[in-house]
Amino acid sequence: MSATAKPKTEEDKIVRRKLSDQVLDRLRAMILNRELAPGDVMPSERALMERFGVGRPAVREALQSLHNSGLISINHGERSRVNEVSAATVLSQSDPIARLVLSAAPANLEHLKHARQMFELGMIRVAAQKATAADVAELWAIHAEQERQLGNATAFIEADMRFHIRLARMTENPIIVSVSEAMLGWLFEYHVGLLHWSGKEEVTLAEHARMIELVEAHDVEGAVAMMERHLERSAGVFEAKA
Amino acid sequence: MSATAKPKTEEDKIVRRKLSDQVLDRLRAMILNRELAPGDVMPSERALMERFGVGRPAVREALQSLHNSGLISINHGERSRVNEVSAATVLSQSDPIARLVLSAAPANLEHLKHARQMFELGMIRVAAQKATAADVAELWAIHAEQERQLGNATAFIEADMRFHIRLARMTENPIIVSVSEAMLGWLFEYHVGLLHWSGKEEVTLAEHARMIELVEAHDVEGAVAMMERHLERSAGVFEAKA
DNA sequence: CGCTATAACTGATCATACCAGTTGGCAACG
DNA sequence: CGTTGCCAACTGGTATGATCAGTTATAGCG
Repeated sequence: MSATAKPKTEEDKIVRRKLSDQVLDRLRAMILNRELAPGDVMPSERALMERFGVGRPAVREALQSLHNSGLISINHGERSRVNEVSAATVLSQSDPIARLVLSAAPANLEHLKHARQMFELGMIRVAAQKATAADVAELWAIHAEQERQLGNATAFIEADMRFHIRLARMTENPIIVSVSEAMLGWLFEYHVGLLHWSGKEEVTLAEHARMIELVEAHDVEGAVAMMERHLERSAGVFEAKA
Repeated sequence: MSATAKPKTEEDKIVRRKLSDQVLDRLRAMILNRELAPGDVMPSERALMERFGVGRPAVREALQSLHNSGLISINHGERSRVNEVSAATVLSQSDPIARLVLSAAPANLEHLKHARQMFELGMIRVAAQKATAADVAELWAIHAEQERQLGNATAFIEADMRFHIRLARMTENPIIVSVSEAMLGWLFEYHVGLLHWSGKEEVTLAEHARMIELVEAHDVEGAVAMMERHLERSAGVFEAKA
């Protein structure tokens, strides 16, 4: 075997980067440097093509990549606009692939439930510490709304999700809020059968009510324990679709 | 005003989906249905173009989108291959945007540190419950390795990361492992200054050692408390780059 | 002065050609 | 006969140019 190709040591390999990737880097740098401010428009494809001295496909691929990274919005006819990015952007971008992963490997659904359990436990701890009167009032409002939806299964679950998201918001941490929303959204997919939920709505409501009381009293350990029981009990609710 | 354009009600809007998006959906469905199994090759661009009756750009954009979603690998000259996806795929895909978000808004770094703190607290709880002799042995090995790197700051921190990732692995939950790896990787970016770490290495090592002992004894509450102190103390280590 | 139709943008798609890698087979050479 | 090296036929990457389809702004008409 001669030493021509496939050098084990990855040293001398010439960069060989795709043109569109270089364009992408330049554009990303421009966005990061605020040269292209969020909310304003980008140069047209034809302008960029001339500016960088590359063909239109290269520019186009780079813009398309930025688009499905969520960094810019592209609308037919208008100029593209730069978006402002946040934690929510990152998660919403990975949403379709996440769904695919969950669909492909049912075991991952169990892992996600487990991870969410851990996450929610940490969350309620912070929430119980930081709870304000306004927080508690809104929690009660959501609770009342959920009670009203006792007949409508979908609306009931949606109110349930709002309850947990409102708890997340009490951490005053947008990353935690976004992660919470994303996880609930993914789990909701496997939720629609509702087979395992029916009949336990009153228990859920009672547990939520108790949790609000504990949070209001800043009883951190009590709230954590309550949440742990709540999640443990409702673990069976999320099941793989038939 | 005639009823021609801009119907406030979003009902009659014709789908007007981009061609490449439809191609993308078809391909994604084919992957999900295992019609295209992970590990094997995809039809060539020209074949797909003829199969779907669209131009090459449409096919190309779809493939490109799948590529930077991490679902397929594209190499110049060879046929594209389908990847197997996992939780790690999802996170590695959102990595560059996550870095950009962190760079753009320093406040998010604080939020990430906070979220990680919560996450790690939940993790150590599960780890302390599930700890096996082999787990503990490996933790000690990593600890020894970290001790050897006392002079080399970068290697020291890398060993530190390995320690925490090994703890994550004890949950036997790949999602948790991947999230842990991703978070540490992001924080590591703001770590390289090392200004605030120097001089505290021994404390870190002592805390790690104590944590291993607690985990080995399955002292859940003790391990959680130890981790809380550990993270609280080292919170200042991650600072915005100068 | 206000409305409307058109011109001039924009991105979306296509067709075609050519460049640049990889692969595999075939032929010439040892 | 085996090996080597070259070349043809794939593959994806890029460029060009044209055309379609939306949006926007402007100029002209009522």
